[in-house]
Formats: sequence, C-alpha cells, structure tokens
Amino acid sequence: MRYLRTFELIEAVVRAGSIRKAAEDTNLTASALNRRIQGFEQEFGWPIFERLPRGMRLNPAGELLMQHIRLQRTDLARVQSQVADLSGERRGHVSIACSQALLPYFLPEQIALYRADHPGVTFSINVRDRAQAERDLASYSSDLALVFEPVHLVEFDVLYALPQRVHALYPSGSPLDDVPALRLRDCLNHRLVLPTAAYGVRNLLEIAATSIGRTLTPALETESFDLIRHYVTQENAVGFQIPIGLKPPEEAGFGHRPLAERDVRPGRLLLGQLKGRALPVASAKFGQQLVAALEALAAP
Amino acid sequence: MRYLRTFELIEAVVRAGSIRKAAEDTNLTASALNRRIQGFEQEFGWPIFERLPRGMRLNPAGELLMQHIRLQRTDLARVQSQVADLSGERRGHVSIACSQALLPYFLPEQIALYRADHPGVTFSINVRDRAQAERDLASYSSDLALVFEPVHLVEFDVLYALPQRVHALYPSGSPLDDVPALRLRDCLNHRLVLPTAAYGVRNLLEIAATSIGRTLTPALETESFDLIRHYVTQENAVGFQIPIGLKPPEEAGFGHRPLAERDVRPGRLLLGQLKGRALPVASAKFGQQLVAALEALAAP
DNA sequence: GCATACTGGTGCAATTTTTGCACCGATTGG
DNA sequence: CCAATCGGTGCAAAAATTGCACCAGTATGC
Repeated sequence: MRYLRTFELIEAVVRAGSIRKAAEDTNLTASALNRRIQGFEQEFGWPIFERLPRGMRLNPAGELLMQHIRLQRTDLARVQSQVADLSGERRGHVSIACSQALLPYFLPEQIALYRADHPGVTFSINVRDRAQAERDLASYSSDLALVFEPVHLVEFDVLYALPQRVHALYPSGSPLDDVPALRLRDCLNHRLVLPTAAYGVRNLLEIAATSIGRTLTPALETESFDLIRHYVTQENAVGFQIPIGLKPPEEAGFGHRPLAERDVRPGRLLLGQLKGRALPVASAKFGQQLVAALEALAAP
Repeated sequence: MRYLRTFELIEAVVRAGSIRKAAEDTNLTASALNRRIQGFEQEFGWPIFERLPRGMRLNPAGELLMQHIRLQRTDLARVQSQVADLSGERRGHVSIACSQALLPYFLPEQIALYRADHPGVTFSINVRDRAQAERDLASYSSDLALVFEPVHLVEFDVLYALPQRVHALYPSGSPLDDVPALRLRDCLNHRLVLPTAAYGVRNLLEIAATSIGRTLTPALETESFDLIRHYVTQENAVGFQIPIGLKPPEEAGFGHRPLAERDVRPGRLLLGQLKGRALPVASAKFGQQLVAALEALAAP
C-alpha cells in the first residue's frame, strides 16, 4: 500500500537504528529517507525520534505512534481479509502463539484440516511460553494464543478453556504403571526431567511439591518438551507433560498417566485472543474450529 | 496529514455521491480525483465504489473500508492528543452526544469548569435521543454519551449510572404541590405535555400508565424539552422531565416534584463511551470530571 | 427523436513532489 | 589526529500527480 510507505520507512528506521542503515534496507538514499522522516514529524507536529550521535531512537511520542502504526496495519489486514471473504475468496493468514505441547499432534492436525477446506490460507506458528504469548497478542504479532496456564490474563479474551491434568512420563514397564492411582510422591523418588520455570507444568508441580513439604530437584531441566519425552527412556527418569501433546501410551513408545488430582491440580489450556480485537476472517474461523476441536477433547 | 489525503478524497466522494462534485469540494480536477480513486482501488485489490449512471456509491467492500478509515482517523487523533499531553500541552477536542436535559445547566457548568483549567480544549455537543447517541459512539462521531435510559447497551461501556426519578412539572401554586406524595394518577387528570416516544421519560411513563390500566393522551407532544418547560405555565398543564435539567422549584418559575417511585420507576442517566475504545486524553479527563460531578449529585 | 446535461474514464503535457548526488558539521573510537 | 560514523541541506534529475481537452454512455426534457 503506497500510502503506508511513510510508516514502513519509520519502522525501518526503528529497526535499523539509523537512517543510513535503514536507507540501505529500503533501497533509498539516506537524504531522501531523512527528509521523509523530517516531513512526517513536521506534519505530525512533534519529533518522533531522538537524534543521538550514534543514530536514531524513538522518543515517547514515537512509541505512541508505533502503537498506532501497528493497529492501523492489522486493522487494514482485517478489512482486506473481510473483503476477500465477501467476494468468496478464502485467503488470509493466521498467526498463532502456542505452547510446545501443541506442536507434535494437535496443531498440525488442525491446520491440515483447515487447509484442506481453505488452501489459500497460510499459517505461522510462534512457539512462546505463557508470558511471551500474551505479549505477542498485545503487539499484534499473533492473532490467537493457545497456551497452558497463562500468567496475566489482562487484555486476554478467553475463547475456550480446556482442563488438562499433568501427566507423568516414564519408560514402558515402569512400576509407576502398576500403582492404583499415581501420586506425586511416587514420582519424586525417581530421577526427574522437568521443564524450566517459565512453563505451566513446572509451576503446577512446584505448587504441589511445596504443599506436601517436598522440593523438586530435577536431574535435567530443559525448555524442550521433545527432550523430556525422549530422555525418560534413556535414563529411566520421570518427566511431566500435558496429554494434548502425547499419543496414547500404547503408541507413544513410553508410559504416561495423569497424576492424582488431589496432588496436582489440573491446569487450563486456554485459547484466546487480544481483548476487543476484531480478528481477520481466516483467524476468526480457525479459532472457531479450534474451539470445536477442544470441546470434542473435553467431552469425548 | 498528507498521507491521509487519499482517505479524505474517498470520504469526499462518498459524501458528494459523484467524482465531479467531490472534485469541486476538494479543489481538484475530476480527472485527478478519478485516478486517485482508481489507483487506490488497484492497490487495495478490490473496487470500493459502484459506478452508477448517476454517480458513485460505496459497495460492501467500501463500507468495510470506511470503518477502517474512521477508526484510523480517530486513533490518530488519540495518539496526537496523548502526545500533546505528554509534552505538557493540554489541547484537544471533546465531542459529546447527550440528551436535551443536560443542555440547560449541567453540561454548560461542567464544560466551563473544565475549560477554566484547560482553555486549549474545545467541545462539541450533539443533541441526540437515546438510540442516536449510541450510533454516534459507534461511528466515532462522539467520544462520550450522556443519555437517559439508552436502548441497546451493546458496544456501550458505562462509566457511571445516575438514578433519576421522573419529575412532574406544573404551574406554581398548583394543587399537585399539596398532596403528600405525588401519584401518577393525580397527574393524568390534567392536560399532559409529553416528549415523543423516542425519549426515556415518555417510555417510563408509558410503562407506568399501562400498569395501572391507563393510557397517556397528551395535549401536546414535542421533542423540545424547552417547550415542555414553558408550556406548563401557559395552559396549566402537567409536563415531565428529569431533575438534572431543572432548577429547584423556587428558582425555576414553576413547580416540580418527583413522582412516587412505586408508580414510575426511576430511570438511569448513563455516562458511557464506545466499548473498548481508548479515548483521547481530553475526552478521558472530561469523562472523569463528569463521573465525579454525577457522583456528587447522587450523594449530596 | 434529439438536444442537453449529467456521469466516469483516458491521452498528453504541465506542474509538483520526491529522490539522488555531493557535500557540511558534529561526534566517536582507535 | 584521522577515519568512520552520524544527521542534515542545496540543487538538479527523476517520478508522480494534476489539469486540460476530450470520449463514450445514460438519463431527462421538450
């Protein structure tokens, strides 16, 4: 969009940190770019950059303007998506911020299902922990967030909440399979493979451990759920994950079962969007599909 | 703002209904304007106007775009207002949609009070009935609405609600002043001066009359609250209004007192804004002042 | 049936805006 | 002290926008 060119250039300067670098990125001369910035500031009424000896940085007014620019761009995308929709075209782009647990099975299945009907719709998946996911929504970097146990919940509009019990993962044939109900204390005697503190599963486990007067001392702490899954069979350890990221034990190649609810309270897997935001058609429809899929999981 | 020029031109065409008329309004040639519209449509990807033998009219895509244009413009105004605020300047413009009852005393006082502190802030007051006021908010024509008994309340964010009993107005010395509690039936024997059905007072009276098996047969029906006020003394009639638009009886030049609550339920005077909208600084601050003033009225 | 007054659209030249080039002054780091 | 940055500016070339003259189509009035 031609009339958005000035905004693009401003963003380029913000990214590059100096007019000269931004000029290279945008295939312009520094002088031309300089004058566009100056021209805009004059129209706008206030400077939006601080001129430092090293380059340019947004001043507070510029920060406010950047919010406007981002809103403006996403709202235009929404309009174009709605227009495409009313002329029968089903194009668009859906960006999702999600927890790792959704990556192996749930999201690939859902995306494939959606794209079977709407091949013109493209997706981007941003793996984020629960705090980052919300920031992603707020900065319009993602349309939807599907996260386990988010932290703030301000500015977050919950579309669906699916309870998820924390599952323990262990090698096939482990004695943990035999006890009638899996208690947290049964697990704590084993070597532990835990996600880092940024993750909801770890948070729920910490709360549970504290309430029975124990502390968690992991043998391996990692941000990779994949690593957790694979490591438990290597060292006869116990890992923890939520079931939406797991196949049934008979297919998974390792055993897993939920921890007793009286020990570890179930967490909530939340599908949400930025409060008050009108989503592009494709994102809104995909969100509806996800709600239906999560409902089916809740009451099978 | 130069980069908004295309949007201004589109709006001009929408208003004028044809390129040639819009060209005159915008001091451009029809050909230049024509090509800008065509150029935008090409960039946008779809036509936004229907070409009729009589001129141009927005198509559905154009309607969607107009929403975006309006949002974009008001959001820019918000940013500029916030920027002005952080550089210490207290400029801005506040537009209010309100019922007639606020015109004689309440709003003039409040505006004068605000402008005493912030002379750089200007106001526009749009007198609207309760349905129109909400449409005004939705189309970003007004920042705030102060209305009696609004109808829909979707998209309406209530900032404050002040209960208002319906008052009966009558000439000084009327026997209505003497009864211990003013009942609706006492009034119905007099000649009635009523606002039209668009107004909340009329609505409350209709409900009350129906519930005691009576109907309202006004001698004079008008949209002008001013006329109601002045007419009651002319023909010894009874009118109805809410107290926020009235001076105390001793100053008003006519008598008035509230109707019994068991006959006519009190209505609500609502101060509100469009749900989810971030108001310009001046509007937000004036809104806060109004809330404080209404609170003072509620608990004197 | 035909002139008239509208409408949007287009080729081409004039005009305005934007851009690139060659610089300047200032600051920083080796 | 010099080289490498940075933002900013005068001036001419390049590009976009605009105005003028005109076309084709369609209602309207006589």
